[in-house]
This record gives sequence, C-alpha cells and structure tokens, in this order.
Amino acid sequence: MDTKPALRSPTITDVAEAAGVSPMTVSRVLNGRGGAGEETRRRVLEAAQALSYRPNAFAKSLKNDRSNTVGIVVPDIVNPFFPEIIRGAELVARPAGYTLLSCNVVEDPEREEEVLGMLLDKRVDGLIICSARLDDERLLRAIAPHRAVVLINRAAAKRHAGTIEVDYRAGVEAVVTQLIAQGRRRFGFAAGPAASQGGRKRREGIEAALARHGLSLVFDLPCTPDLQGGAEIAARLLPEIAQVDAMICYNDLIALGLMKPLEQAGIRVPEDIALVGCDDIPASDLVSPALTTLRIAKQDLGEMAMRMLLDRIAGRNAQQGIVIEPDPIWRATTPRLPG
Amino acid sequence: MDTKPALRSPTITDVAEAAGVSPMTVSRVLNGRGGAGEETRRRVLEAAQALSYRPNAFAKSLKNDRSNTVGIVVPDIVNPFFPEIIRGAELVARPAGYTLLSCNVVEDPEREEEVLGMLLDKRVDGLIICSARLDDERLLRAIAPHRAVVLINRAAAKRHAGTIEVDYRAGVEAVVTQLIAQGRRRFGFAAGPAASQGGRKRREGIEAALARHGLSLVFDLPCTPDLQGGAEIAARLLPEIAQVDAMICYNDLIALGLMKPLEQAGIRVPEDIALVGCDDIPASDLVSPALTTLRIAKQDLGEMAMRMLLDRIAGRNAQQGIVIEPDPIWRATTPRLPG
DNA sequence: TTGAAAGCGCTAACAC
DNA sequence: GTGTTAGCGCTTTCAA
Repeated sequence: MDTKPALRSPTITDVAEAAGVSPMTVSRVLNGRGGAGEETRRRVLEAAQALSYRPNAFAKSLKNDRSNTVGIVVPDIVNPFFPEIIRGAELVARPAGYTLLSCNVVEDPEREEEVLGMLLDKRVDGLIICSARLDDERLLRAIAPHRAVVLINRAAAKRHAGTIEVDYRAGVEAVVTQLIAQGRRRFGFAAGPAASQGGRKRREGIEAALARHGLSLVFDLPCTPDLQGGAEIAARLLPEIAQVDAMICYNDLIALGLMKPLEQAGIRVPEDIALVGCDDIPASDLVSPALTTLRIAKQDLGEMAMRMLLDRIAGRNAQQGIVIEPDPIWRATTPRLPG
Repeated sequence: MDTKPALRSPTITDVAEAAGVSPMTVSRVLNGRGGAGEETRRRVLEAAQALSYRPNAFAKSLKNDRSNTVGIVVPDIVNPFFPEIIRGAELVARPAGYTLLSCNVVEDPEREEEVLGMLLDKRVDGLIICSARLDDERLLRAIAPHRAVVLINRAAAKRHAGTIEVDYRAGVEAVVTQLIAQGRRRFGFAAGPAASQGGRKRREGIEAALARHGLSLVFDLPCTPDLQGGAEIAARLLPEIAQVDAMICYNDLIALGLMKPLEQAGIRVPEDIALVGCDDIPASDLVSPALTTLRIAKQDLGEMAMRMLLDRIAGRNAQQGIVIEPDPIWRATTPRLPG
C-alpha cells in the first residue's frame, strides 16, 4: 500500500498540489492561522497526512528569524550534577515549543568559546550557560551576539544576562560554623576548578566562618571536579593528614573520590577527619558512611533558568537575578549533630 | 571602539559590500573553495573578521540539504549509563564537523516518537537511538524517513539501521553460571523496563544458565531502571526474601536501590543474598559492599555508534552490526571467587 | 578570477 | 477564503 519514502522529502508545494490549493493555504491550515474553509482545511490535512509531510525547520527559521531552539552549555555531562539541570530545563522548554540543544564542553574554555560560536551559527533563540569557565572578558564577548542568555553560577551585568546563583558562601559558612562548634579546627578545602566562581564563593564561606574564630585554611588545592580529582587530593593530603581534621570539598564527586583512599590509609571518617561535599548527588546517600553535603535543587534550578530564559527571549526581563539557598544535609561523614 | 552589535546579524552580502566584492566571492573564500585572488581573499577575510560574520546555518542547510547535525536519543539523561555514551558520540562527531543534538525521552514511548519527528523536522543528517522503547512497527515507521540510523541495544533489519548490541545474554549467563557453581539456587530478576530488548536478553542469559541445572527463576518483576525501581523491587521482595539467594538486576541503579532496604531489613549481602548489577557505573565501586556487575565500555560504545553513523551518512554501510561483550567485574556483593 | 541569476522551502504582505 | 509576489541567506550553475 504505502509508497516508498521519496528520495526528496515532500515540501509544502507537494502538499498544495496534492490538495489542489496554493502553498499559502497549506501554510495557513498547518499553522492554525485560521481563515481557511472547512472543506479546504480537511483536504489539506488529508494531503499532508498522506505524504507524511513535515515542514522544513530550516526554511521556517530562515524566514522567521527564529529557530525555536535554545542551547544549554555544561562543563561535563558525565558529572551527575548537570544532567538533572538539563532535564529541568528541558521540562520547561518543550511544552513552550522549544528544542533544547545541550552541549558539553569537557571543562575546556577553548571548547566553551567554540560551542558558543556554534550555537550562534545555529541561531539559537537563547542559551543557558552552567558554571562558565571563561574569564569575564571572553565570556562577555562570546555572549554579546546572543539574543538572550541566562548564566547559572556566574555573575554578570544584568544587561547581558540573567543569572541564577547558588549561595554557596552562606551554605558553606553555616556548615563550617557547625563543624567548628563541634571542635574541628584544622580545615582543608578541595577547591575544584580554579576558574569556577562557585569555588571562590565556597572558599569565602569557609574563610568567613574560620575568621570568626581566628582560624585559617591549612590546605587549599584546586582539582578537577570529579572522582579522579578527589583521588588526587587524597594523594596530596595523606602525607600531611594529621594537619587536618575536616575537609570541605567543592563537590560530592571529589569527596567521594577522597573516601576510599582515606579508608585504605586507615583514616577514620568522621572520627579523624570530617568530610563535606556539595550538590547532593544520588551516590552520596548510597556510600558508607553517607556523605554530608549541601543539597541543591538541581532540577528546579534547570526549570528556573529555562523560565528566565524564555522570559528574556520574550523581552520580559523582570526577574534578572535569582539566588537560591543550598540545604545542608547532615549525614555520617560529619559527627552527629547534638539534639 | 567597537560598534554595538547590530540588531540584525551580518549576512554574506554585508561582508561582500564591505570587501567590495560579490557575495559569491565571499562564499568561495570562506569555504576554502579556492579560485580567489590572494588580495581579494585577504580583503574578504578582513571584512568578515571586522563584522564578526558568522554564516547562517539555516540558509546553508536549506541550500545544501544537510544540517551537519546528528541526533542521539536516550531514555533518560539522568541515568549515568547514557551521559558517557553521549560523550563518546560527541567525541567522534565534533572533529568530523557534526553538532550533536541530544534528546531525552524520559522512558516514554510517546515522547520517543515525538522526538524522532522533531529530529526529522530539524533535518538531522542521521541519528543514534539508545535502547529504543518503541515496538518494532512504530520504531520502523519512525526511523524510515531518516537518512541514516544506528540503534544501540536494539535489533533491526540491516537495511533500516546499523546496530550495536551488548551481548547481555552471554554476560549474564556467565555470571549466573558462576553463582550456581558457588551454590546459589534461588534466583530473582529485577527486570527493568518491560519494553527493553536488553532486558529480555538478560533474562535469556539467566534462564539458559539455570536450565542447565534444572532450575528456574523464582522472582521476575519489571521495574523502572533507576534507584527508585530498586527500592520498589525491595518492597516486593522482602516479604518473600527467603525464597531467593541471588538477585540479578537489569542495571546498577536498580541493584544500588535494592541495597539499603535489604540492609535495613537485616539481610546480609552477599551472605544471605548475592547481588549483581549491570553497566558498572562509578557509584557501584563506591558503595559497600561494592557491587558485582557487568562492565560495559560506555564511551567506546558511543564512539563506535557515531563512527558507524558517520559511515552510513557517507553511504558506507560496511559494518552493519557490531556486538560487544560485557566484562564481569566481581566485587563484594557476590561471594569471593575461588583462587 | 569573478559575478549574475536562480532557487532551496517557507511565510508576511498584499491582492482578489 | 484563497492566491500571488517577494525575499529570508546561502550556494550551484553558468557566463564573462
């Protein structure tokens, strides 16, 4: 019955011919613009159906100067922090008629720049950038030509981009303050990527809490934000492990990567050393001892960012900067809380 | 110094005017087609640079009838199995000049169908589908109009798509055989999504091994392929836990989701019940006891799939079906191997 | 070595 | 209610 799929996909003109009308009428019917006779309408729909007609998105975009596509750029799709954000963003984008183009930059600024250019070529209507690693100048230059931008965990002039920032500073400060109250004094920081703004805010939080007690960081080293980074920190830390009785980690992956080497070296967590992560990825509640961390509502974050982006695309720049608070989740890598 | 970014992005005509040549010459220079005077060439490049000209991908695609974009469809981007595949695919796609459009279908067949249609609208040059959940007829109908398709973990007529399949059957059979040798007799299967072809192959592997010893599955229940699914299986299993001394799980997430409820119920792993996952996600080596599993080279899988896809796009359909073998990783949720 | 014309598939603006 | 014209930005074809 079925005819073979044509070599060339059917165009609006093919449908028009099949229905015995003009392309314009087909366009009107298919886009629900109204102003088409009932009978005509039926014939057009039938013809489109019969040909399995799908409008060519390029032609549409070229004409309309909008792609109905938005981009989201993440440092590393394998880091469990980001897929949830992507999912949240997609959840909002799709019902609004947007396709999400998600791009991985593998923690590489060059690549980040390249990807932003590519998204420009594809004429995305807007984009979300998670934890941009580019320096201010390059970032600004790269986003300037874009129609609408939202930055996650990166400050920027409101004119150029909306921002959603996690208040790591407050979150980390609260946790460190609590640990000090429990008697910890010698803090280390596994700082994550040096270029991360979020990393600097976490450090500020630690230092603010420490300063109030006349303390300062005894260990502060950057590392890749993954299990491997944690393992490397462990190797650096172990020779001078006695210097430290609490480690604050840039994220859960680092903390998790730290745990096994510590255990193998006979260091007890949390007795000898307390461990705190950040993000609350699923694995953190699965390991033993379960990891104390700052929970971030990742999917919400993605949803918010996308809502803000859609607003900006629509020219509504109402909410320009949102700050969300992380939630301390006290688990077993820190001493039991009193009460 | 800089002029404000224009409202309208510069076109090839703008560049042509600035350089005092025709659009055609600009096109030639920018695409490295050769046949342009040295001096002309220089002027064009300069003008393009000065205007920050970026060719409009739509116009290009509309004309060329190719988008230089390929799609990859995954059931759930939050499942750690898939981001690694995506990364592998991207690693191969980008140097070849392709942009990867990754789409999440949240384990929903309707959504899968919709996404395949959307990809068609966007005129992707080809696409990879991971663990398609559509039934054969709908899947075939959905991929038929696409130019090139590769299926991961799903069989198909070679004419319609290349395939890369993990030999779960053999992998699972080997593991179960080993467990039987260690004295396990009462096997359960946390089967994952009913629509998964991979799930059926795992079951076949279990049953083949059991049959050789006159045994059969005492527990076989579908579940979502995530931690939640494991927790639900645990709830169903616990009342009749004594019936079972080994659980084979569709994937590591399910196995991991199973572990905490079992532990809380006082069931010892592996003494009372052996546990086997599949995929070898990073968390599996972090928990205690560490999870025995079948390792799949996820990134390789993604790379292979993309290479096969690029071949098919280029009209080279040499390698049409690849089977890869999973690697049993014996860890602590199964009894120690002899030797 | 360079340019002019035509057209990819679609739709906004304006007829009829 | 429906059709015609023109043009989005680019490149292929052909001519100069």
